[in-house]
Amino acid sequence: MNEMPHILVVDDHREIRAAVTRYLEKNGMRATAAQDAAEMDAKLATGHFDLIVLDVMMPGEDGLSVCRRLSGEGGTPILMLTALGQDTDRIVGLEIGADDYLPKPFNPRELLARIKAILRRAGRSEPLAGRLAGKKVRFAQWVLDSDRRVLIDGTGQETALTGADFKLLTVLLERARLVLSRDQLMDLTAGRRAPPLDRTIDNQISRLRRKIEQDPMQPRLIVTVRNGGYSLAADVEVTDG
Amino acid sequence: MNEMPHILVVDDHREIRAAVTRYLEKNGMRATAAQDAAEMDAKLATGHFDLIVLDVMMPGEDGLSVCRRLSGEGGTPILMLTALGQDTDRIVGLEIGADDYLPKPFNPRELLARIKAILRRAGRSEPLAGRLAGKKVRFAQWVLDSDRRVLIDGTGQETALTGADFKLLTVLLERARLVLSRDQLMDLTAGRRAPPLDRTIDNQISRLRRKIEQDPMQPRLIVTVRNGGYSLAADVEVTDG
DNA sequence: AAGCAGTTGATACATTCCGCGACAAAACTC
DNA sequence: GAGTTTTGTCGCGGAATGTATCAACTGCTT
Repeated sequence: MNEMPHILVVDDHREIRAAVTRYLEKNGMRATAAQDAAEMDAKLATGHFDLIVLDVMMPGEDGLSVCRRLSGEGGTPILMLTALGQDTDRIVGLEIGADDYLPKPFNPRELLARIKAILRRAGRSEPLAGRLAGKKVRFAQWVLDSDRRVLIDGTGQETALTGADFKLLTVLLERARLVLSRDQLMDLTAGRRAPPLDRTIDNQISRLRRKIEQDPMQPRLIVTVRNGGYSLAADVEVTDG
Repeated sequence: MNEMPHILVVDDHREIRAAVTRYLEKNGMRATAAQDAAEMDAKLATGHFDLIVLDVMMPGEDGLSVCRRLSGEGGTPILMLTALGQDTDRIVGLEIGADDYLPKPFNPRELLARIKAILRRAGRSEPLAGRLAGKKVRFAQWVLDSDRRVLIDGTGQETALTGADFKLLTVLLERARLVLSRDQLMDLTAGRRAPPLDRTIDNQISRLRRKIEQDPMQPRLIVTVRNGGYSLAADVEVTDG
């Protein structure tokens, strides 16, 4: 993780908000606070967050409702804060789509550990403006200049990428060696769900291969996993501009 | 996930093992039990698991140690079971690489919810070649380039492998000289259970032999163990790209 | 507006892969 | 050596994948 993760803390108690944000910031993270669901929505609309720390008990729309709403969108991971002993709440929370919960009162060190655990597992929540923005990415014989959206080979020769090429390649690079299904790729590149029998991703892969593979007939960088999807088979190294 | 997730339950108490596996199986999962670290290793070597439920307190190698060891390989997610009130243990566990913990005694329904949460988070994104990813593997007269999924012999001649060839060979190489049953191979290569009388693995072995054996009529590399399965009979040496 | 170039998604077709069933061959039992 | 079980492998066909081609769309230029 080259960037500081950005955490949104939603709680109606001023002291808790302040304490938590301060603690997170002391420990290498960005933290932003919101005092209720409405303020949370406003912050979410205008920025990117890697995780939401969400109090269950709040005036207005409560935590469970928020959780249900957000997890439907499949977006940001959620860590719920529950009142002590509310066994039901926390189980329901997990079933609804929270990624974890922590009973209040909690140990700040434990909160931090849990946040890190979720971020480590989630690994994936950044829209590509994040990790690779403005960076050069070296993989196989190529260097991707993600500012200019251009590929450069060893001899300095440049290959132009279209928007879709670039997005797909970026998604693959950020998840090198993982097998990504067509659905996941569709979701990550276009933000939409693929109808059954859709061949859009195959097409896009084919086009990308034509540009980056030495021999597109025998792809070595983007390998096909039958019944699985595609996978980028190379080590990637991210360097600053 | 078109398949039931497979959970490995590691605990030294017979009743807990039995209760947990039974509960998981009632709720749409496959579950396998191990009573200590050694048995766990054996199961891990011969089967595929989506998650490990791991007791901290065990005779022999303890949970924390196991956790540290496994999470280094970046492999299977871990849910740790801790004794009540062992605040330190659980925090350390999370920091070491467990994905979650649950204090004993626990509510089975909560265990299930947590397992589901982890599986959902982890998704099905798996590395294609496990710990051989990006490595070159030398065995007998061959070198397997696991990035390109190609076999190279002493003269530089290349032999292409299909997805199934490659997966099967990788599984065998990672467990050289172990005898693997057809069921285990099916599980490890395809992640599914073989119906009785299924000959899929035999076919796959046959196809692979045609590619890697000097004389496919008298196989030396992949030997048949009657009533047992198959075994790779060669020393393997893994080197970096 | 109209024309144009470039990009993207859809459709159609060719190709490859691999699961399955069938039968042959081999190994083992008695 | 006959019968039984286990393994080897052939060929088929459904399904998954690769990609050529075309249509729709976008953004520019004139």
